[in-house]
Amino acid sequence: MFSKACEYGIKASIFIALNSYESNRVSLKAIAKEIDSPEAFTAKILQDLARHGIINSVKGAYGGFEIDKHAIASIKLSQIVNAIDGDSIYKGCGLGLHTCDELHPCPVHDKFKTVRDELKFMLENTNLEELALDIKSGVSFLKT
Amino acid sequence: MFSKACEYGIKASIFIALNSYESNRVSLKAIAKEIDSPEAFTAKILQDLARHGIINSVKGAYGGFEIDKHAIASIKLSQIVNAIDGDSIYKGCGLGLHTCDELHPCPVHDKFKTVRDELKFMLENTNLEELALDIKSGVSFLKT
DNA sequence: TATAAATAGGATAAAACTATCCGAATACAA
DNA sequence: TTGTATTCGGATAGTTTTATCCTATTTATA
Ligand code: FES
Ligand code: FES
Repeated sequence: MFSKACEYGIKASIFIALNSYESNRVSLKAIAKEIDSPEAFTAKILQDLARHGIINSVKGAYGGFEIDKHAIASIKLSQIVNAIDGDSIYKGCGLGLHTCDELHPCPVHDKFKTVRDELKFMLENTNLEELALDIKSGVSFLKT
Repeated sequence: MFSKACEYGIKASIFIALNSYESNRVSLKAIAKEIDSPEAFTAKILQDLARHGIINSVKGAYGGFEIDKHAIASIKLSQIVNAIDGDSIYKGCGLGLHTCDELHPCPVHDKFKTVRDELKFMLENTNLEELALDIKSGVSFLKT
């Protein structure tokens, strides 16, 4: 469904958010360990998220990644997915037609659109805060 | 969402079904042209579908691909997706955890599962016949 | 200022997916 | 029986995604 890069990006964002509540900046190494991802690859994804303004990166000693505490609740899953995988999952045709067009629909258009719209709604209405809180309370997990 | 191979597989199956109602066997060349796909790659996918018993292939002159007329209505989209892409889209964790487990859920489990289950339901309750009929009546299209 | 701890970013490699090529096998028809 | 149309299947090539490596740059602290 999502690319590996996107999966790592979502998990990393949650972990960073969690720590940002405590004003703890987290290092690449700590992130990769916590979400069980390859370090260098994760670095690229974090750079991407930083360029998109979703997370902040701080270079140098005592540097790392963080998210503005007050922004966490307003960051939607859709922003992360969009930054990494683009918008084809929302807008693209399920059967690969050049565009998804109501006036020139593919055979699964009506049925597929329903699912796709629900996914879109879910991503646009889920924020980092609620996901981070579930990790904190031990209700959900980032690895294994 | 689906792989290119899967998209081609679905479109090819619909086109074969459509022709099988008229007892017309269709060649690889005709299929690739109709669904706008690369011929040799499409051949591999058709072989795969044939091995899974979803379509029948007939070698030699006047050969080609066909589907038993009476089976068309009972072939579900899920069978095609499963044959080509496997079942990870139904069963896999949205964030790539080793398994999707209610007892050890990832942060998006509850929300993702709803969408995934709806996709599953859609694929399991859509058959080749209805899709072929929409093409026949000009309501939907296989390319462009 | 020197050192150490970090991220940034370019180059490269490995793996997966998509696509192509070509000879072998098969089956129909003249 | 021979020729032709067709799928089958192995080998190969191209592209994208995933992953790694190494050097440059930045920043806090001693
Ligand atoms: S045209 Fe295919 S999903 Fe809309
Ligand atoms: S554990 Fe991730 S979707 Fe169920």
